[in-house]
Amino acid sequence: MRLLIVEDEKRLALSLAKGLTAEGYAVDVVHDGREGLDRATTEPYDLVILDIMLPGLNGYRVCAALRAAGHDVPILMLTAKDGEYDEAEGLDTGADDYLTKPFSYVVLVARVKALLRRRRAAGASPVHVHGDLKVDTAARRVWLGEEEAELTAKEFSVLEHLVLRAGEVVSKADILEHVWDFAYEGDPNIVEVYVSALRRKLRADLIRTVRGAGYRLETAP
Amino acid sequence: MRLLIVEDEKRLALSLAKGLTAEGYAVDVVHDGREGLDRATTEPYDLVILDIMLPGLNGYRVCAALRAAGHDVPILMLTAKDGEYDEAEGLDTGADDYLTKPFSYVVLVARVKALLRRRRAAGASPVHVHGDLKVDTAARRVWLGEEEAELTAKEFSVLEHLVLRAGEVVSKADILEHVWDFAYEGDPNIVEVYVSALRRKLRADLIRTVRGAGYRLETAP
DNA sequence: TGGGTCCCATGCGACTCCTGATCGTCGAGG
DNA sequence: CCTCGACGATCAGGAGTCGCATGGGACCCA
Repeated sequence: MRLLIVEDEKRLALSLAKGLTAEGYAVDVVHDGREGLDRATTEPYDLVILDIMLPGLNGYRVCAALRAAGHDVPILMLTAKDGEYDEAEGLDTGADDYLTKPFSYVVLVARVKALLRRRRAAGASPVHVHGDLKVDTAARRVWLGEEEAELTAKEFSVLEHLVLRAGEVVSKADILEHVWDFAYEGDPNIVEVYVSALRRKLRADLIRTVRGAGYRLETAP
Repeated sequence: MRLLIVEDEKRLALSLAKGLTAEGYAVDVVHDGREGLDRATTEPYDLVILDIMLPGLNGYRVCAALRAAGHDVPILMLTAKDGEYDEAEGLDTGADDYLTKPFSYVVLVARVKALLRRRRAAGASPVHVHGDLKVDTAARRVWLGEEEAELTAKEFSVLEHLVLRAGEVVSKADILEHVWDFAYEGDPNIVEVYVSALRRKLRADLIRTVRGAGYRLETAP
């Protein structure tokens, strides 16, 4: 599951990102409305957390623009203080839920989970397909063609992270940050070890090495 | 199935909790409106029983706030005496049903079941079939092939949660969260114990362990 | 008081994960 | 075109974690 946080308060944004990453989500953060809109329209997010008070373009506008462009990604609005949020306007522009600051972290996580759950109940499938590779993130199962591959938890997490960014180059540092603990201080070699295992269990040419930069999951066959 | 009771009369709240627990629900109780709202927004309840006369925040307000935040959990209102309840207002704020005190316990249980059933009717049937496993969540009965299995309340609740998300990996934390009540702070080993019991009473390969992630109820092959 | 459910504790067994070392490969610059 | 250095791939083994089974105690209801 991939989340986008659009929030200009950097401390808050960072702490949310940290926590949600620990929950197992792939999290991107941007700090202004314009960039938020760009990212949300170009990348496949499962949920957007959107502050209302933003430089560039405010949250309502971002939300409305997204809906106008036909994106139905769930949107969770954040409001700076009680009363600022105009509920009618929020619902009009197409937000799915909102939270009033200050809120506790557990509340946020609960809302995020609830929205994703609601989405899933509506029939959205968490299955990613690239060529003959099929990854079901909810079932934690992987197929290569007809055959199912048996992956360990870590192997699956690494693959999931690559799949969520299929076609992009993902650095080892990025993989370490998302799959391992934030404060992990180990050898980046560990990533190589897992990529190696994935190539062995799946197919060698599925994950391309980009020397000096990282890895890229091949999309087109 | 997890229920929240928001009721300041402690004797009543306690007796309802006791009865509903015996029915196999995981029940949490809070005594004022503010905390009720907090809980209902942060924990994944399947139904909320909400008194109108409450300290802190009255029932209408709690209900309206829940709906405004996008939560569609079924809500059963309790009114202190005939005439106090303004049906129009109750329905406006988004309650699904109401009961006028005094009411009998069996009536309450019937309404609770009806609401949960209605919820299901909107989507899935109360009977789930996966291979030769048949689970009737309304009657709380389980068959394996022709033979009915005798499960305890907790065993059934665990199975029910797995069945509702058949094919997906469900973490132990998630099972704990949904099957046990808020006050429970036990270790995840208890989930292992119940899964073990289910495998023994049903069939070992029905619930698959996904090491490091959780359990998955196997769907059709 | 007795049967049953529920929860906890312990020990064992199996698997996963990481470390460190060695080997292989790429590419820049001479 | 060759050499060298840096980066990446692979392998094996031990430590640690995770999951399972089992037995016993607390509690509840008949």
